[in-house]
Amino acid sequence: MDYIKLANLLYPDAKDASYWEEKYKQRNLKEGAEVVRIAPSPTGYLHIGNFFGAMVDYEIAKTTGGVFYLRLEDTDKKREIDGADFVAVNSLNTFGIAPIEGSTPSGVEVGNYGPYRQSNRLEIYKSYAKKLVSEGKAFPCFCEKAGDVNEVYERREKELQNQETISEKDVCRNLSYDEICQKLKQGKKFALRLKSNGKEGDKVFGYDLCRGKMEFPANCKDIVLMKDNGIPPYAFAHVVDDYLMKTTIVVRGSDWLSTWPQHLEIYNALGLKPLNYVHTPLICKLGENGNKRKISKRYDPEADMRYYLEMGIPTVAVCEYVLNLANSNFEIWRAKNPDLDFREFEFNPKKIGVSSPLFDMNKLLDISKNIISKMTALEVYNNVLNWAEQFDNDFAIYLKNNKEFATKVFNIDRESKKPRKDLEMFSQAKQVFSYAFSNFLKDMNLDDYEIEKENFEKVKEVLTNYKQVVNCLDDKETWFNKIKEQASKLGYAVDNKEYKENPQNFKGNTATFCEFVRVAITGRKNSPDLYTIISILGQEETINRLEKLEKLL
RNA sequence: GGUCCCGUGGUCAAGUGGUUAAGACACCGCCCUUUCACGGCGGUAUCAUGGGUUCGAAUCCCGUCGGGAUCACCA
Repeated sequence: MDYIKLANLLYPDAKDASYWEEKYKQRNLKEGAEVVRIAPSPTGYLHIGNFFGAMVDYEIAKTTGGVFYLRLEDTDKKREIDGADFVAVNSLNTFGIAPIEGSTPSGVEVGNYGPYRQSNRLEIYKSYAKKLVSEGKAFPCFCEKAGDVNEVYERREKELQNQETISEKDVCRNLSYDEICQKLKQGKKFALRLKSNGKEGDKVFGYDLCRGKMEFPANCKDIVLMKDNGIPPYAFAHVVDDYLMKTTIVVRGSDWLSTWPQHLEIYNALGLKPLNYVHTPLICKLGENGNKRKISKRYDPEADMRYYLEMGIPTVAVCEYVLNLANSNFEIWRAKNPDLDFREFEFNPKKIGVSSPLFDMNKLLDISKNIISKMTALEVYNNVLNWAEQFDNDFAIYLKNNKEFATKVFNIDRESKKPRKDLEMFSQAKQVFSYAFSNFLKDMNLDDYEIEKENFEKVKEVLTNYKQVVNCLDDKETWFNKIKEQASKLGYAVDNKEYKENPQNFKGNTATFCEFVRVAITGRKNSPDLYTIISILGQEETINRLEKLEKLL
């Protein structure tokens, strides 16, 4: 068989591969600088697993002084979602770890190694496909392709039941030149397949930065390099792209581990040295059967990065959580450096774990509430407003019209060394500060107050007395003295030790007295400093709230 | 079923032949406290399992079990 003749038949107008080699020069980077990429598909959202990879990319590029670029892998026309091209890059942008090269939100591409969208690189793939054909390493296949995904699953199920091996050489690999000509003349479309050299028992090695040298059985399948629509699947496209874009480390999820031998054979066929890879652990959740499983968009809202925005979790918190998953010594560093930006952490790709972690919302929210507790009241205001503008318009309008008041509320117990940590996410603001942001006097019914029935009488007595002396203009000491005075008068212990020794002698202690007042003012037993709340509410509102509950009882 | 990966407390994990097996989150208890918090202190581990190597194993070797990923002209 004259392979060059075949190559010209199949790809008459393809440029020679050397054209591209010439065009894309080596990057001018200092020694040790790594070139990494994120390669999302336009599926309409950014998956947390991809985000994890992007974080690793970002950190590697940062710590080595390298390049982090984005390449859009839009070769699957069936899965593509309209307008989704920039979802991933936009997400990375809002989370603060955007790539510096490749596709950008504006649609303009930055960098000298483009196009950065695979559908615009078909000419390039064609060159390398032609090269492989001309060397007898690839052949056209005219077989009918499988149908949709479900059909593939069904077929696979059957094969597994019958314990068939799936690694047969393709029937078209021995077609003669004339046979190929004939089929082309009939107008038949062809897919290009790799003529696999793999034999049963062959071994192949890959180098993973975290896992070290790994051994696999060599690929034996004549995998597809070009689909019959002229577009390459991932396996071929990424090898060509990463080579021409001068990538040095491929970061991807460990769900790619088992197809690695295929990729290694493609490198080999192309005469290229395989790149270093990092296979990141898969973020998991507990399924209904109690087993771990890969987190997925279909069942888990947390898989979609937009979820965290909707919840109003600070983007930095999400970054820190994911970073901690990638390098678990991050939180030790964080404890030592509470005020540094997470980007100053020294990341080590070798420390990326190999076992798949369970997603832990508790942990994320802990990080989140600590971050929020360190913000100024104005920062909290701006963040809550920003959240509300997207997800709660009424609340946004309210916040805009009451900026001064809202900021004061957010400032309660904030400017101390030990600020409260009530807010885990901005979406909780309305509920956490309900005593300030709801129409309290109108909305509250007796059932809404946190009081036990047996205390009704005592509460009423406290309110009746306290409303006569409360003055929201008092300084804190005077205010508290009045509390103690009233408490003492009504039979509440002012001295806590005394109360503990003989609780039966008192109706309660100052704390109990305060609790009753607090419930009237806020509806809850749990709220920040009462004095501050009363000062913010003002005299009239304070009295009204005391009287309202008094009347209800 | 084949292949590959993984197995330290509820979760994330440090730990690579000798440790009282770190730390964080969650949970529980106590202390501080005008409530709520914040903070402080404390609590819970036969390191999946069986065998082997060794004076000594979470750590090395083998088996078993368990879990995961993957097996498309999807990425």
